[in-house]
Amino acid sequence: MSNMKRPVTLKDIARETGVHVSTVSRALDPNGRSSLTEDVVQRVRDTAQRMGYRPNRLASGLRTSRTMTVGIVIPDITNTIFPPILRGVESVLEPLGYASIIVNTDNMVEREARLLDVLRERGVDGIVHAAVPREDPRIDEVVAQGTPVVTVNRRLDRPGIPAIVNDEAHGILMLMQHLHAAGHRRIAHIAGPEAFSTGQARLRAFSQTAASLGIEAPQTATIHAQRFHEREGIRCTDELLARGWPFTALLCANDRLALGAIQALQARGLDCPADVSVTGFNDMPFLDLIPPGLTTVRIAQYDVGQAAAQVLLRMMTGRGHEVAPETVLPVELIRRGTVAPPRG
Amino acid sequence: MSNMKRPVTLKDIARETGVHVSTVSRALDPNGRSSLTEDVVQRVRDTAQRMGYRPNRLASGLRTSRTMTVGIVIPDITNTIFPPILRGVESVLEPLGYASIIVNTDNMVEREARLLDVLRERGVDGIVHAAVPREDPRIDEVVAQGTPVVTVNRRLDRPGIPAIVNDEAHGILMLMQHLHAAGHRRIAHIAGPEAFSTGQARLRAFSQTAASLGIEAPQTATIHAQRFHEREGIRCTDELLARGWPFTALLCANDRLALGAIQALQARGLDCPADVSVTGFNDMPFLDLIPPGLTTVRIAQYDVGQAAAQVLLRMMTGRGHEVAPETVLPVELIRRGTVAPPRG
DNA sequence: GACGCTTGTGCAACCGATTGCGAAAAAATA
DNA sequence: TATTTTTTCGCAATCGGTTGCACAAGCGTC
Repeated sequence: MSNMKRPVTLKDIARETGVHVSTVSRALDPNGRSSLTEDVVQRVRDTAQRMGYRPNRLASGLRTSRTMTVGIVIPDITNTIFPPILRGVESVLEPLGYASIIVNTDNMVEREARLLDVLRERGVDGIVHAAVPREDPRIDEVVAQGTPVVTVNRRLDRPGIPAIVNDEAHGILMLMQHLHAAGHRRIAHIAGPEAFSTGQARLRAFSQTAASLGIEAPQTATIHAQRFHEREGIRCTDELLARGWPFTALLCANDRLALGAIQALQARGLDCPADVSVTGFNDMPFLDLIPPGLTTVRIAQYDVGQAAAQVLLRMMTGRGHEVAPETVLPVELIRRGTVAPPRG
Repeated sequence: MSNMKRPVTLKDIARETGVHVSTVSRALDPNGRSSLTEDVVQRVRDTAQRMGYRPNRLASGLRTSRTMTVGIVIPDITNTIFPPILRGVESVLEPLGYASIIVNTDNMVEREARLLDVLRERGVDGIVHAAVPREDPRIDEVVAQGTPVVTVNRRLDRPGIPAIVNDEAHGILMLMQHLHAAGHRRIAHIAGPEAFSTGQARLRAFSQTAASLGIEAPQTATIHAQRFHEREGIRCTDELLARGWPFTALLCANDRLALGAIQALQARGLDCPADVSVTGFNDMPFLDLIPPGLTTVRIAQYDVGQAAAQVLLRMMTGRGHEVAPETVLPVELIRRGTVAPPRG
């Protein structure tokens, strides 16, 4: 406890090898950008290795303003769709020496603002933002500071920030076609929060697809959830049932709303799928084990993370001009047990 | 893109208020440890506020070697028991200004070693280690460096590093009593990896409890999983069945092994719980939704994280003498559908 | 009014690594 | 061998805060 081994610095290596600290710095530069005698380089590298040298990222970051850390902003890590995204991001960034600081906004704007400051203080080289609302003035400040930002899953309304998103429209289209093919003509929709692009995009896709399929979708057929949460799924389902519009299928903006919806139906003695078919979105982990098996749309969580990291990497290394303003990843329809032909 | 707004520094505030940069630093020190005119302090704080000053953690960390960041080492963030632990840690550390760097070891020793270096380079003030193997020489190096470490869920064999663990023995005891009360006398055990304290502790508790209940538990009744994973649960169950020892219940070292076990049983046409009762450990999220409902032991994931953070906090602020060498958190038996009386 | 003491602020070194610049040494050329 | 050119490496400033020390002003006291 008392005698802690001080970490070895460039100065230590310089003293050991008898060269100047700046020479050591250059010899250890992996980019080998300077002209040093091969002999000196070897000697320095050897002793660095032998002494167990590890660069002080704080110091180098302070000098170069490149900290080799990225910030990852997510709504809530306990939401199971985010861990795979994180692993996707790390799979490309970690091998390159980046570490990541992860923060949870809980979808609260004040928290998001504060956490962005936290990341700024740490001098992150870039930010992967998986919790961005459609309007977010704070993002501009961050970008104006010179910190690249890429949004994941969600996107801003206005252009300017690269986004990696899923093909919401196609996912909803496939779900609706699937329901339509099963015979459903009166489909209700629990839409996600209006503040997020996912909620909005899926709602719009719902309306458009309904129109193109020639299905009636009156005002009372859709209701907005305040959050992507089971409890909201329950509340919205209760509300929909109370409205009295006789729907035979319920398209939910995501899996958690759908799980809540099924629960609410059961509580009323309605069976899914016998009485009402239900669909979700995301295909979160373990969903396949929960009966009767939610029919949903699978998003490529890991791939989304990877794509985001690759885009961010380009932006961080000055190749920002190469990045597409929007990357749309394909989705897949997963048919399980919650969709069946309507009664009668 | 071209004209980025440079972040405001102490120097800027100094220029603005007409005092020296060191005075600004002191005025902004929340501990108010210096004797400054109230007037100056106010003026400095006001302009700092007005200019949107945010301290550069790299710079202050470099000087003081306190970075206000902690490292969190976990096996795999996609394992659903870890996110709640993380939130628990953050719930106490984040309000105090700490940020956390999370790394995944995938239970690989080389990765763990490398990732500990990553954290060291970043100068983390402390480490919450939720992926520690029973023997880990690397930990000593970290501690010798002056970085406090607390282990979570798992612990080292030798003492010296504070650990926050669950009451494995009591959990296993409750499960065994529950099975015994249901009439089971031949109970098999899929033990966790020997390299981790959880696997070992649960196995030992299994043996001891079996003895105290007067239940036979021959060698062939237990098998070791290589990893805490569904696939291993399947493999081990197949192996146990192949051995021919006629068990009526299967105590699994954790939920994932149990999930695999149930799957393996079903594949053989055996019903759980009619033919074989199965139990897990951890009570991971969403487990309650998966039929027939795994009977398991709930660990206080969030609380474990909080406790770890509180202990680490004491160690980081020089009150390390106040911390208990081991904190054992209570567990709870969760009875669901996978336990029933044996056939006949 | 001179002396000592307290109080408030500035000065400058420092943390560890990076990098432009210049000087010394080595190599090339005359 | 003298001179020019190139290569190799050291010097010192810098990034943004922090902090021990010194100095100056303010105050009280005899």
